[in-house]
Amino acid sequence: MTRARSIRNTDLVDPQLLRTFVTVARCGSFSEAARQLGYTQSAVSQQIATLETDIGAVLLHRRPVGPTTAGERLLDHAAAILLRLDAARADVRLASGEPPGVLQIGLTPLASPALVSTALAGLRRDRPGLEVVATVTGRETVVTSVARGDFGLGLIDGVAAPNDPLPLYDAGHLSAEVVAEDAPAVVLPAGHPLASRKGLGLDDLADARWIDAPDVAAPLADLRAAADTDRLRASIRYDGTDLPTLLALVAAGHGLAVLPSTAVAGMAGVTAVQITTPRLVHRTELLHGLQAARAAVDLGERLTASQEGE
Amino acid sequence: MTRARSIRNTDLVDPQLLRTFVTVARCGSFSEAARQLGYTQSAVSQQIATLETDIGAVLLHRRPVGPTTAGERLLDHAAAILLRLDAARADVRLASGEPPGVLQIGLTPLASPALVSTALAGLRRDRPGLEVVATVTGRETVVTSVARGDFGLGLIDGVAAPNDPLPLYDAGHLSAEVVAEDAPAVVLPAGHPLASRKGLGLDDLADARWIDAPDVAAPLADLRAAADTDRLRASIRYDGTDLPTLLALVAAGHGLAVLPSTAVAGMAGVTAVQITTPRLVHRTELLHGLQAARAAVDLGERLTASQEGE
DNA sequence: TTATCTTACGAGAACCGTAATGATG
DNA sequence: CATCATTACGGTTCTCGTAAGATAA
Repeated sequence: MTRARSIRNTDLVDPQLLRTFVTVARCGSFSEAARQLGYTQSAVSQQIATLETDIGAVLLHRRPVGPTTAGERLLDHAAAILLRLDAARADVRLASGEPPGVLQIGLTPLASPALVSTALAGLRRDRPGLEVVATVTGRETVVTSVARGDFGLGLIDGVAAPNDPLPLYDAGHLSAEVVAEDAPAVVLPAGHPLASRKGLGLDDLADARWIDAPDVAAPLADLRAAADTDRLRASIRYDGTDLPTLLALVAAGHGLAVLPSTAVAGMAGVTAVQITTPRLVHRTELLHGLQAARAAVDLGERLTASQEGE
Repeated sequence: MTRARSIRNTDLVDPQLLRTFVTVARCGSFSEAARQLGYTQSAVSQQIATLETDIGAVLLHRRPVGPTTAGERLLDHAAAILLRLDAARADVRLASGEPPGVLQIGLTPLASPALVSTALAGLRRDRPGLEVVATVTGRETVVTSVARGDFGLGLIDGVAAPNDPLPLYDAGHLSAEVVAEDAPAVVLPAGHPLASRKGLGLDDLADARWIDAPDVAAPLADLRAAADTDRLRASIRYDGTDLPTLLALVAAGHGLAVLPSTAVAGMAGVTAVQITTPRLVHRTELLHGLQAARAAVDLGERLTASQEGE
C-alpha cells in the first residue's frame, strides 16, 4: 500500500495549473500560451483539463478561447495567489540573507519628484553603502512589483476623494502611507474658453474630450470612481510616461487631462485650472511590501519628515 | 528528451508543502503534524526538506521545533495563500453552479442583534426558498470563514477610532461595509466607585484590572490600538461567546470590559459608563467574500436600509 | 533508552512530450 | 485544408511509505 488516504490531491489547487490558466486566458490561445510557458500545446491542454476536473467547472470556452463566468472568478484569485507566492519567496530571502546592498524603488512619473529627490539625497548621505535604483513606470506595474518584492519600495500618485485611499489593484498585503497631497487641476490648451476660470467642476467638463493617460496623469478610471460618474469618456489614450508629450497633446487640442497643479506650473501652451467640485486631492503614497520594511521604514520616515519640513 | 527546460519546478512554491509547513509550525512537532495531515513522519520530514531547499533558507529549527525568522515571514504569506486557494475554489463553485439554497451567515455575539434579526426576517419573507443559517463565533473565525467562502456573509463588531476600519486579520479580498455604530461603554460592577460617573476616559482606567474576552467584548488589542496605548493589561481571559457569563465575571469583580452601551442596558449587577476619551465607536460591519455578493448584496442593502429606518 | 527527526530505497502515480485524432471555420 | 484543441501512449520524474540510521533529552 502506498497511499494512506483515498485521494489527497483534490483539495489544494495547483498554482502551476493556475499560471497556465491565467496565461491561456490572457493569450486567448492554448498554443500561444504553450509557447510563452515553454510547454507543448498538448501539455497546456492537459493542464487545463486537469484544472477543470479538479475544480469541477468549465473555466474556458474554446474557439474562440476565453474565460467563462466561472473562469473570470478564478482569474481574480489566481492573479493574487501567484503574486503572493512570489512575494513569499522574496520576503523569505530578504529575511534570511543579509540585507541587500541595493534598494529598488518604483515611482510613478508624478510622485512628488522634489520630495523624493530630497529624501533620496538624505538617504544617500546617511547610508553611502546602499545603492538606490529608482525606476519610473505606470502605477499598476509599481504596485505589482512592490507586492512581488521586485521593488523594495514604491511611490505612487493618483487622484481620489480626500479620505479614500488610492486603489491598489488589490494586490493584498502591502501597506500604504500618505507622503504628500496637493490639489488636482484640469489641464487645458492655452486658448481654451474655460482657461480663464478660477475653478472648474468636473460636471462642467463632462462632455469634453479627455485624454486617458493612466501612466502619467490621473487615470480616468480614478476620476470616474472619485466623482461617482461615468460620463468622462476618453477620445484618445496615451500609454507613455512622458509628461511633455502629454502636455503637447493637450496643447494641440486632442483632449484634456487632470494633473497635480504643481506639476503644470509654467508649462508652455497649456493652462491649469483647479478642480472645485467634487472635492478631490492628488496624493502621493509610499508603498512597502512586508519585510522590506526593514530598509524601507527608514526612507518612509525620511519622506514624512521632509514633508513636514516643507 | 522529455523536458524542454532545465528545471521548472524551482519557481512556484508548492502549496502542499506550505500547508505541512504551517501545520508543523503550529504543532511544534513533525510527528504530530504528520498525524493531523495523514502523512508519515518521514513524508513530513521530506516535505520540509524539499521546501527548505526550494526556498533556500532554513525555515524551522529542530529540537525544539519552531519557525526561524525566515520561517516566521513565510508563515504570514502561507496562511494567506492557503486561505485564498480555498476561496478561489469556493468562489468558482458559487459562480458555476446554481445559487445555493442556503445562506450561511457568521456573526459575532454583539453584532447589532436587533438589526440583524429585523433584516433576517425581511429576507425570510421575501425569499422563502432561501434557508438562512446563522452561526455565532469569534471575530477571527468569522473573518477567515467568510474569506474561505464557508460563510457567504459575516457580521462582525468591534471598537475602533471613528474613521478607522475594524482590523480584518488581513485575510485580503473581502469587502466591509458599515451597518451600525453606537457608543462603547466600560462595564463596571454595580458598586464600583466610578460607577456613578457620567463618562470615563480610558486613562482613568489604565491601572484597572481588565477581562480580555475577545470573542464577546471589545478585544483589548483593539482598545490598545485605538487608544494608542499599551497600558491596558488583562487580569483574566475569557474565550467564550456568552454575554451573561462575561457580565457575571464583571459583576463578581474579576475585571472590567468594554461593550456597546446598548448591549448592557438593564443588566443586573453591572453598570455601563460611556467612554469619553479617546473618541471611540463600537461598529458593526458587514463582510462579504467576492461572488457571494450575489446573494449577499441583497442582505447588505436590507441592513443599511433598515438602519436608516431606525 | 526513548522519543523524534533524517536518510535510504523502492513502488506507484503524476507529468510532459511525441504522435495521432478530432473539430472548426 | 489549415489551424488548433484533444486523446493515446510511453518514458522520466516525483512522491510517499517502509525501514533503518542518527541524535538529543
